[in-house]
Amino acid sequence: MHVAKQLNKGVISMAVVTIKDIAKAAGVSPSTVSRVVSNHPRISKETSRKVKRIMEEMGYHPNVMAKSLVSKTTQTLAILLPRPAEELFKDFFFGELMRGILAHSTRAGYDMMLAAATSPQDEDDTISRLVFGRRVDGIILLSSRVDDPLIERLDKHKFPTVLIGRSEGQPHILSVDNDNVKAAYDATHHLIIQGHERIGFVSGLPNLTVSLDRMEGYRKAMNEAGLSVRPEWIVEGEFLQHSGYRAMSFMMSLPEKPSGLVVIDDVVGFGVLHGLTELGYTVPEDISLVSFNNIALSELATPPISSIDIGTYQLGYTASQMLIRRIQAETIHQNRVIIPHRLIVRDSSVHSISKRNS
Amino acid sequence: MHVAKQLNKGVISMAVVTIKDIAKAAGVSPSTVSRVVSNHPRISKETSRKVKRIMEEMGYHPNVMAKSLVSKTTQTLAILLPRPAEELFKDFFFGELMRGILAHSTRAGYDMMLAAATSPQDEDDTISRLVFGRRVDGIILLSSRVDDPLIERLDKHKFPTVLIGRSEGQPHILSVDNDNVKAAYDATHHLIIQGHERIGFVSGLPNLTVSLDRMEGYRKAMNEAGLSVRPEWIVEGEFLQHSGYRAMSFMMSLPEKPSGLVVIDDVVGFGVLHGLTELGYTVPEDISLVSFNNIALSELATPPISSIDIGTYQLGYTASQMLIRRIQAETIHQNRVIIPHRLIVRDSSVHSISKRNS
DNA sequence: TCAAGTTGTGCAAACGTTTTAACAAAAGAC
DNA sequence: GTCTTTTGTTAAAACGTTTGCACAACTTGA
Repeated sequence: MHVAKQLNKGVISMAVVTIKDIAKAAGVSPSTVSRVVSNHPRISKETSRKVKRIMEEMGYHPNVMAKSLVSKTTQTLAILLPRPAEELFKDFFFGELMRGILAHSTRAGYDMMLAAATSPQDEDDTISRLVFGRRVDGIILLSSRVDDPLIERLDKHKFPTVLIGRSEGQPHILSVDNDNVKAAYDATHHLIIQGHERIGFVSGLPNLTVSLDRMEGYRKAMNEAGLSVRPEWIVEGEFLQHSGYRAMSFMMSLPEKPSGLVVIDDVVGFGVLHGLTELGYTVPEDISLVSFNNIALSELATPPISSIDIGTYQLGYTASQMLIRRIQAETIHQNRVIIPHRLIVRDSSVHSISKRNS
Repeated sequence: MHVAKQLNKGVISMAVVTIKDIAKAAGVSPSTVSRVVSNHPRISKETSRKVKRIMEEMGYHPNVMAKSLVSKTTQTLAILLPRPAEELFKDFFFGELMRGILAHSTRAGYDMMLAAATSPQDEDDTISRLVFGRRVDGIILLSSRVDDPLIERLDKHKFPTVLIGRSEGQPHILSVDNDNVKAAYDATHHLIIQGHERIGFVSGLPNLTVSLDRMEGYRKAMNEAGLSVRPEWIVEGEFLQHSGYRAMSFMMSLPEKPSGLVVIDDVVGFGVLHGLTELGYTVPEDISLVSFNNIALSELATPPISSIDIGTYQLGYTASQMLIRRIQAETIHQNRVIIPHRLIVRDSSVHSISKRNS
């Protein structure tokens, strides 16, 4: 006969029911209980029923930590926002991305951790804790810093990682992205087709690949059309309304002003719109405008903002898919997945559409 | 002499350095290494230095799961968005709230888990896993459903929980909230002072306490001013632009229309604005508008939307503070903390301000 | 010089699981 | 009726930490 060596009781905090308690109550061994929990095939129907009933009665819940310790898997992912990304919280973009990520990961049975680093030191600590401390099984990296040291580090350790964006250095890392060059090309081309020749670009921070790519697409379209790109028509800033506003204060004080603008993000676009209106310009009559991301409010701007829809939800959903496939060692078809974009034309870039039914 | 019983090597996956490896390499016991890691006072300077050097050399990272298992603490919190809250992702509000929560929790050394339940079953599973599976130390509940069964459940098990919002049933649970009655009162009163007598209310879903509270404040202000509240001037919907738009389609088809509107959320406010504009009304000349939450884009609407700033960031920051205090068993001064609000008056509710410098 | 601290370290149990190897019992195969 | 296979179960080791207890080696204080 088997006698328990320790008694779990007497502790102050609520007595927690463990697998051993169930085993004892059911008159079976802990291994059997464990097998019942994990639906092992070699457990008799009868035992299974009995054990399950007792688990129900006694309110058993498996301890995730103990399980993780032995199984070396946590069923948890992390979204890591590197330092300069905090501003993303301020963007609708982020919420939509999260929706996509969570939709898939929840379905696949993974929990999600959210880590926002505020300093490089912080970033290191976070990585140490989450990755090397074996707290998560994989990471979704929300960064498109040109040469992110994090990417290299994670890649070197073969830690399952998916990048949302693009890395200059590590081309073989898993990533989901848009074809931002083409997207910006399309946006610019759209303005060119409308007859614009003086087109400016309100960009994001220059150390983000998304800024570089969109810039490249803008340049490409301009060059192909034989239009000149004036350095003073290119302004860099953050992904905040203020950047757009400031960009206009500057650009509209130039002797020669652009008549069309490609703007890196809708929120910035709102700022641009605000700046222009305040300076007495009308959109699209004086200045036409196309921006990126197609956040929910773009269509409610005055005038509604033309925007490149980058499939934000899909971006997140796909990132989660790739990561979990990678973790479960399924074959991955492509290292890099490109989510298609499409231009949503609204009043901010089109003269001809009659302005509302006023 | 002490001989290792098992050899960690030979595994396919990268050899992970454990406390035992360090111990062996440093010629001390695992307990000593553990104490070095946790800065135990009774460790000699010399040993500490030596062990630390070796940890550095061998690339040691403590296994969080093992640590949690014995310490019964995970240094992790979870934000739980109950089912109908997914739409919150679509609101700037959520990002700002997250910023506040993360700012504090990161500083306090806690990781954050994000769980969005999509079905009631899902909700149960999530709770089981995170709470009863001892995966997190505390929960921030983002719900103001009138009688949330979750709250009761968590409360019954004495699990550290902070509610952002208010619960009808459990008045003694920890919570952070605004004085939404007063906030709505202020918003309504502001319109009344402007001379409005026919004031409508575009509300949120009626099972959310935030909707109820703001409704109450609206009613109170109306009653106090001796103004009548017409049932058809009250419309309920979700926290989405569409709701605002639809509300206007309906309200503006009434024989007697309101001249002022209190709107539950800025995003809805955008929809309201859009609807009104499309129907040929001007704001604030025909209809005045005040809404809630003061998201970043409110001031960039046309016209800029008057809004009640509810201190969203503070709301999150405070929630994290209270929760961590609760977990660490520090004394909690108040069960319920009210974050002050303030009305930001913009053009959408004020005739007299000259419209821009056009 | 001796009793009484103090300091630094090690042993071993514990945390709550999973899983390998072993084996008894039952079922098939002939 | 024996031999082989299948089925259901268990014991025990392992996962990587923390921590109470024990104890040896120093300090102190008289």
